[in-house]
Amino acid sequence: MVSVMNEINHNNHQNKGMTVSLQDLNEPQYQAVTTTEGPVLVIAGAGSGKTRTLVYRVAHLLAQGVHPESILLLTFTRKAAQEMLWRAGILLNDSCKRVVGGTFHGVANTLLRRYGSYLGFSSNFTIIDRSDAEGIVNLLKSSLGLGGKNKQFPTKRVIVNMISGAVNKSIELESLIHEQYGHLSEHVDDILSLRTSYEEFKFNHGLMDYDDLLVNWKRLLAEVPEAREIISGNFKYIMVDEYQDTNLIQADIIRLMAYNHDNVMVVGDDSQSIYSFRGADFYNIMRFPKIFEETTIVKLEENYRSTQPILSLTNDIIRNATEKYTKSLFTSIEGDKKPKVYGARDELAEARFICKKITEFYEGGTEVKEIAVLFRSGFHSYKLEIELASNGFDFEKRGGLKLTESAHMKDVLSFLRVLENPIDNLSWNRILLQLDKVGPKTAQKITQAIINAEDPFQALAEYPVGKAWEKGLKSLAGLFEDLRAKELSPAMLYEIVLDYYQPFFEQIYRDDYPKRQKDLEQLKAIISSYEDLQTFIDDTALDPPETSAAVHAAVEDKLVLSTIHSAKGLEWDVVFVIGLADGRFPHASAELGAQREEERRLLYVAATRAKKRLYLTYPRELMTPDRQFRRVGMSSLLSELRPGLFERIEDTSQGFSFPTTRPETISVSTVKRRKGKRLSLRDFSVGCRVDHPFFGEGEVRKIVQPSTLEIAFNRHGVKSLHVDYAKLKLL
DNA sequence: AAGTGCCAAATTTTT
DNA sequence: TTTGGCACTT
Repeated sequence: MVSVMNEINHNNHQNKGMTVSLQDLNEPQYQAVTTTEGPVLVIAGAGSGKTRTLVYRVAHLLAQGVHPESILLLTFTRKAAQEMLWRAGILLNDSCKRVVGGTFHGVANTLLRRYGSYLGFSSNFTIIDRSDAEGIVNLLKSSLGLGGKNKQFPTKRVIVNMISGAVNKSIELESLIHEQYGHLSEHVDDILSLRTSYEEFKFNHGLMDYDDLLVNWKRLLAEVPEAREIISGNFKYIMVDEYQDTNLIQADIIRLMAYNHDNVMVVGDDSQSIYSFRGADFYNIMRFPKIFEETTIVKLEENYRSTQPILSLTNDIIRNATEKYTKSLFTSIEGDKKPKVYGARDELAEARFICKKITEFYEGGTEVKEIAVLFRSGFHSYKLEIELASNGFDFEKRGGLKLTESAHMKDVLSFLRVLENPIDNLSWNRILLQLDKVGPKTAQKITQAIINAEDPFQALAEYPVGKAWEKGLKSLAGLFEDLRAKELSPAMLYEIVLDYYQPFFEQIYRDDYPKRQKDLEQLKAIISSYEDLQTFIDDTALDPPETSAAVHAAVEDKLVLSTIHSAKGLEWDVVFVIGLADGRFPHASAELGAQREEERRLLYVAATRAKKRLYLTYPRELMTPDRQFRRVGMSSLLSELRPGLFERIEDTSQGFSFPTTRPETISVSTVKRRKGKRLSLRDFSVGCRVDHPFFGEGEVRKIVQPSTLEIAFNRHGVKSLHVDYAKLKLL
């Protein structure tokens, strides 16, 4: 079973101790939770100790003599599972260590490896992530003659979103397209056939995506009575944290897992449902009492986290929700500091404000790890990151790219993946493309030969070589001979792979391979703790290790920068929510209806992370992707709030002369460009004539700081061009 | 067929 | 900052 137990002891330092004793079980609000028989639904607000009720329930069950291995704790993220069981460990000493816990996907993986043969598939599947899925779709797009010049056709990312969305919401892809992607209706047939090819591709190559894990888990329970008996018989008590984040399939799975005992306890808060893009549906909470008759509903309304002024504001955020089923939270925590709202002139001013405040808090005695900066999207913090770094602040960024999503990591993992699953087309392709003189065409041909052969590795060794790449293919075949020669530990295998890969690595990433080398070494450390290669591969797919910088940071007292999604379930003394500007938050394509409601809940989640102090900030001017500046207003989510609930801070960073000379961040690429006879903005003036290699002659109409020119071309109209990129000549 | 260099466009959130 | 497409060279 997914064993998070082993990791718990190593992670102690990360947790702030929750000191509880068994006597706490007698607190009235937990009585119902711990002593009720049958299904229990706990609806509770932010900071009310939801997870704690789960731990208490486990404690109670164990005290009653329930066998720990018959308790299954399902949580959303692996981190949450670790934290929960660690807490249980404090309460229960060692007996909890045999409680089974993990994520839905992790448990699905284990069960499918063990019982997948009931459904008629091999247990040798490889789990693919989003970018793999996008890769497959891209491949199929061109082979089906879609996309390309047809700019109207949706991108691979949109297609993967659609396919996955249809699965998660349990509706037909076709109706989903009409409902949510109306403008793509004319492509319905193409998209459907693309989906069919995608399913075939995965099936033929032993690949399974995240959705498949859940779908097949459900099928196993629903369609194979024998498997259902065994599996649900094993787990007599099922508990789910963050229930508002489950989708319909997961709700069905829970129903089936408990089909003969109904011992289910779920905990959730409908106001914190922020994963609907992945099919999560907070109606699951409302439906729960209907699915499980005789459900006991427990509401927890006391907040143990935040001060009253913060709570008043967060209550007001959710007050405006069009649909809510909630409770009004109260607290007895003292505090009189109202949340602050700050409108900065631009992103730089916003970043400087944050730096200044952090310094103040630090000097006032707040630990840096008790401060967090939260934002809607990963890239919203770029400016702040630069500013923090130049002021000498250390920080840890959460969310964004995972270690195993980087190209060099995928490269090395591919070798290990084909060892376990020799028909993994994607990985073979990746490996072969590294060879000199082998491109997409050749790689695809060789891959086909390999995966259709009886003995794939022999087929590789015997493949009729072309002169140009004979040497490369032979040495590759030699590598696999070494890898398969005898039983080797994952760590040994990895050593051999690295040895082979190193020269390719230095060639492919010659610009920055020293930086990437650290990642390869980090993986070495991780892999050496595994005895079994398959487990290692599964774990890296389901729970990618963090980048070396983040691992390093976790040990130290560091400021946290995080997307709101990754901050869920955590809390800090001081929280800054940045980028609360129109078009950013709510996200530009989510300004209406249900999507906007989700953005509101997202802000609610962000604001409720704060224990003592809360700052909400926004820039009045943003740089758009094409390097233009655009004035923006305060987020509509903020302007809806009752003014008395927060204080405004005036922008004091104003007041210097025009024209502004901004401190410029000089990247390697700009330095390179400067070396040439590249012109800079001050070489131009309004009205001067220029020549562009493609657009021809034109006249400068406007100069937009820091580096954009608006030029009216004789034949191509008005264009905005970046002075560093456009090859302009002065006439 | 494969590799290289250049330009312009895009950039949600995650198991 | 990264990526995809295109035109050009090997």
